[in-house]
Amino acid sequence: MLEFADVLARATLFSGIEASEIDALFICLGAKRLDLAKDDFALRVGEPPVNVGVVAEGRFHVIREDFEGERTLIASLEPGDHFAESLCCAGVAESPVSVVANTPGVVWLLSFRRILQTCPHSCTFHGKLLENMLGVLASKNLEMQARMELLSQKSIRARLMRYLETVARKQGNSFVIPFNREELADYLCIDRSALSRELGRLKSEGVIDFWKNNFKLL
Amino acid sequence: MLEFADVLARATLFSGIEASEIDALFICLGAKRLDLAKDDFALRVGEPPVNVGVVAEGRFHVIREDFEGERTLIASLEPGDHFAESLCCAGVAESPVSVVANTPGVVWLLSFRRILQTCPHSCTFHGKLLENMLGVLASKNLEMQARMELLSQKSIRARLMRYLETVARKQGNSFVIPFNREELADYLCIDRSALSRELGRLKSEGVIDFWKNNFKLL
DNA sequence: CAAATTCCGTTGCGAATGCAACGGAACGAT
DNA sequence: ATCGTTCCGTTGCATTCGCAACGGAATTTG
Repeated sequence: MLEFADVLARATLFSGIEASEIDALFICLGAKRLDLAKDDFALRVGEPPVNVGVVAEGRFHVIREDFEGERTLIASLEPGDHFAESLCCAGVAESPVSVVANTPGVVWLLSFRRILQTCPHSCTFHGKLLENMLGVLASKNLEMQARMELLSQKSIRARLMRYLETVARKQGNSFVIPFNREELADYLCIDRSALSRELGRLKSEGVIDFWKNNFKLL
Repeated sequence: MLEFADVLARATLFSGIEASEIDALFICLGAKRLDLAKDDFALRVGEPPVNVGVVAEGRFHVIREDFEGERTLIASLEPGDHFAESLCCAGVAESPVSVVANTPGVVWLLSFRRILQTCPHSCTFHGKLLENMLGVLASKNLEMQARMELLSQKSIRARLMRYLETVARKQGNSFVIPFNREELADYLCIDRSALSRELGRLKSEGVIDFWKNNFKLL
């Protein structure tokens, strides 16, 4: 069995596929293994994205080289995460981002062409992989949609309430949020102290109550 | 040939498929036609999204019913546009949005199950449809990614410059934007007058120049 | 136990921003 | 020509917000 099969089988891209089947799938797809040292590139700006990447080991950063060469961190990838799938599927000619190893690591590259092609051996995983790919893209889509509705609010209060209501809708009126204050401020794209201020106001107005990460809508 | 085949063939979901082939594709997928009057629903909140919808005629609104029943317009759909594809692909159980006819119109519903299934007649369109679906989701993905990077900027100036640089990167340092002032302000989620103010500042500082919708980075 | 670190609320202040209102220019319809 | 409409710049004002700094409580480290 493949060295990282158990890790990879837990990737959402391979959900419904057994660790023991990953091997055959990778052969079918002609997957290539990439062993990288820290600061090596798994994908460079400007390259045509022809492969979907899957992280097997290590931590990788998706970065954008800004106008004056400044680097912006867009995402941090862990084993089981993937990259470049949107770029491949959208048929982008030149990658607008780089993927660079933050630690030594291993990634597998799956040829997007071969993912699309009906498998000559008509292996069952292949259809599942396509289905998963759709699922991955669509889920990210919905997540970003929700976040955008957040960020399109102009006031801190509106952003905050929208966020809290979203969580409340899933977990009920008493819930625990997965962020500390600083992370929440980052997520809402606002200043931490301004967040604290608004939280205090909302509590004093009796709109919400909270203690640490436990919140309640009133 | 199908009544709206020419319109549908121009939909991105069917790119690479001829108008004359849409007929066969729809039969293969068991597509259902829906003739709707104004204010009729093509999809209701809470329903399980099992179909991908394609607008053939009329104008439709994607709306979210807010906490107190307030309606938020999320998108406006024209012939060739589609809806619910993200929900289907992500396997969402209950639709968080409704799609309602703003004028009398016609939509076609394509069973997501049958889109996924390998076609028993192994028709060539089927694979192309899947590929297009991936493309549609991925493109929307990248678009939202870009917009999110915009909205995560805190100052108006930063948002504006980021937007202008993005357009400039595609069209060169002199370019025409597809928005008037009010639309641009909406896109950037800022106040129109504040946008004008900042535009004026940037011009007086010699950073940019503009006349109506023609802009230039200096 | 002491010291260091993290997390979070608080506050003062200046700058940025939203809001409302106005006026002018361009355009179109009657 | 006149009126109405749309688009856009301008401005005054109140408010919000980001920023920097501080301190306390809790937790971790040595």
